Amino acid sequence: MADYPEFSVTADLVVLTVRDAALQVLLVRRGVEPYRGAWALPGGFVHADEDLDAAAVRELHEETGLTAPGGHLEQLASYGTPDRDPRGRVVTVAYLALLPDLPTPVAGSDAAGAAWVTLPVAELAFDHARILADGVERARAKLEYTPLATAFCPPEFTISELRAVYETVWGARLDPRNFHRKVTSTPGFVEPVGRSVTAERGRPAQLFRRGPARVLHPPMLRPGS
Amino acid sequence: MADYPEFSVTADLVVLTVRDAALQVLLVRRGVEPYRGAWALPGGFVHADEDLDAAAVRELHEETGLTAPGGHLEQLASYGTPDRDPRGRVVTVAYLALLPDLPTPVAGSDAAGAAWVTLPVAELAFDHARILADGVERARAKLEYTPLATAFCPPEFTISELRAVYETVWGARLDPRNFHRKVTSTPGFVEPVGRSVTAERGRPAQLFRRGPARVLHPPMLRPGS
DNA sequence: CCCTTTTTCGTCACCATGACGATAAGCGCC
DNA sequence: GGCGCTTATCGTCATGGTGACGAAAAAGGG
Repeated sequence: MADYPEFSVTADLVVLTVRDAALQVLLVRRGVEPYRGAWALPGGFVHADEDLDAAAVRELHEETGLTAPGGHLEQLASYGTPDRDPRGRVVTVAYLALLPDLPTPVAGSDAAGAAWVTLPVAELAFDHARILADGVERARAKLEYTPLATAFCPPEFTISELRAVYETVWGARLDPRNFHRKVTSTPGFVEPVGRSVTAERGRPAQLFRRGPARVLHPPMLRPGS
Repeated sequence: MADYPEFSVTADLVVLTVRDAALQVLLVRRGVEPYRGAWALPGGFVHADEDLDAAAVRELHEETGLTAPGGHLEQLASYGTPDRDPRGRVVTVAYLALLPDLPTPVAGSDAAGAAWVTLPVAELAFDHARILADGVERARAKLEYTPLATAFCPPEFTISELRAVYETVWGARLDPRNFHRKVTSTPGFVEPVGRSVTAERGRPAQLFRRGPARVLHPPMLRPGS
């Protein structure tokens, strides 16, 4: 019947963050063939005695220097078209990471030149454009029915910061008053910290931290649907 | 740095159907070690020059003898814990298939004894219990915001049959009147065929076919949430 | 013809939501 | 200090989706 071919398995990462009112993705410049010099998703081969999730966490740490405290990491999908890598048969298990806008530079990184790139991205190596598109769509969808937008925020944040995340990821404007009511009335979404901070302008805003909810009831639906 | 170990890659299937008012999964009895004689998900190794999706379609055809017309097939997740298969390093790309209750027997199948088993299932080989649980949860969630319940139905069906699918997969009773209003008022969910059929008892019911919608607006939410 | 069953249509109260007004509370400036 | 600007936060109101339930329609069986 079938032959049992040998595969290489990589764990690649779609690392998203919100910086400067823009959705950005962490990319690396490839230093070796194929696609030398092109942008690519960070990632690498899964080690011999390593779990897939562990490989993703390791790659994330190697590329960003962080263990993503407060961030989010989940499996996205797997890609294994026979000719997707000219070096041979490679199956990539893609992961989606959502991180807050960290003041930490990408320096100390393993890759030769990692950088945050604002979406949309022009061209990527391999089938990474497709993987990136799938990751972005997953993130957009998950903001609707999970509190995952808080993964883009620091441990303590204001409702306005949270709204800016939604507006950036969805590319749509949300009414500040209705958004405030919705977030504070959804059980377990956010919890008040008790303190307030004053931004550059306007009335001081109350600080919140992430709540215990894992899903939003009812969901936060995208406008125009 | 890293070594580049060799992996075997399999495509395993969580094939679900609704039969006899029960949610059932297609399982095979393993004829070889390891886990000889135990129930397992159908599946097999991905061929040398074969896409992952193509391998899933091929395995589905080999096990059920069908190309799943009107059914649904999507990638579920990948599993690659180092010790999940005692024969070596195996990564499984799991797929979820939703099929109507076909009068076709599983005969002519590749596996030694494939059968429909009513959930919940006692014990499975490898980590297939985990994969099955993930597949069932995915199916339950997708019924909420997609018209995928029609994948469990024949090409033409009544609202009651569709409701029976929801009730079986969710394990909850739904009000027939509200369900009827919801389904027929959601744009693109179902389309009237124009004919009616009379069941064993009661007033004849109108026949419907699947509509063009790919998502449900608004979603059909599970009770008790 | 009456009873049972299932389908299908209506009614009503309630809740979440979108659109928007109004107030509160900071800052900079004259 | 007073004024204007900006942002945060609270309220109001109409609308639409939903759960609970009544009621009529349309079959079959005694």
